[in-house]
Amino acid sequence: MKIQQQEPLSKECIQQLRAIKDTMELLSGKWKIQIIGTLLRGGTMRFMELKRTLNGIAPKKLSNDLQELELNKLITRTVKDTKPITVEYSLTKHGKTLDNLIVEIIDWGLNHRKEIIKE
Amino acid sequence: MKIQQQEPLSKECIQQLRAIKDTMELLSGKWKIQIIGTLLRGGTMRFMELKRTLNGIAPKKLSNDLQELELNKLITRTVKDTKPITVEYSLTKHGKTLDNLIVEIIDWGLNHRKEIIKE
DNA sequence: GATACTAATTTCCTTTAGGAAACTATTAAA
DNA sequence: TTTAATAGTTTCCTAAAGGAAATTAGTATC
Repeated sequence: MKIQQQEPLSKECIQQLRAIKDTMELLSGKWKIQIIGTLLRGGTMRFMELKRTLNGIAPKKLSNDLQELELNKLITRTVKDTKPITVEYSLTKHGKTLDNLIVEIIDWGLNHRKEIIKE
Repeated sequence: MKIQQQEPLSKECIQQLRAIKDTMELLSGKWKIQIIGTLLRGGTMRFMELKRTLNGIAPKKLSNDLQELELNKLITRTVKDTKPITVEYSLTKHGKTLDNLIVEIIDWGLNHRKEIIKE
């Protein structure tokens, strides 16, 4: 019987798997990419503006996702001294670097749909 | 008071949101990208080879994910008439088109980690 | 004084993802 | 005949994601 050796993964490979995990944890879920995409297109936006544009999101979810994106330095949150108070969200420079990736995700998805439907 | 009008999303925008959803549903989860990445690097592989390489995956999960990837025409499944039977999995031409996207996901993740750690 | 706007938070609930362990069925080697 | 390999399936369980509705709290308009 041939004993199957499990050769340990290279350091580089482990780093790459971690990079995939990092990216996917940030982008997974129903709303995160939509929030980023909306801010990419709309620039600076308020909480209620985002809520209206992201048709159907629950305020709890929007609040949670925004906090998580802020923690990861993808967006900034600014409280304005207006009455009633308004809070402005916009992408950081780092957040804007997701643009290319999102475009690739869209392109692949469009092509995939053609591929699945055709035969 | 200003009534906020909810202008309906353009047809193009709806298509793009659907494309994001399509791609992310395929790639989300703990194992799918790892399975695709493994097959990109390893070429044709058997069930147990995949299971051993994807250190820690439960056979149920591997089986389920492979079925889903096959349904979406990203991989092919071939039963070999050996004793005991072996089943070979490999990426389709369409499945291989995920290469660029995965590379982008890795690159962004590597850069993101630098960005978060630095300050 | 009642209602509505701002931006959330809290509570409760359902659905989905995924892991652990046992089991099926066939074949071959010790 | 016991053990181990092939490729799964089945059952049971926990944790996480996410939705619905109510609540908070300050301000402003009717």
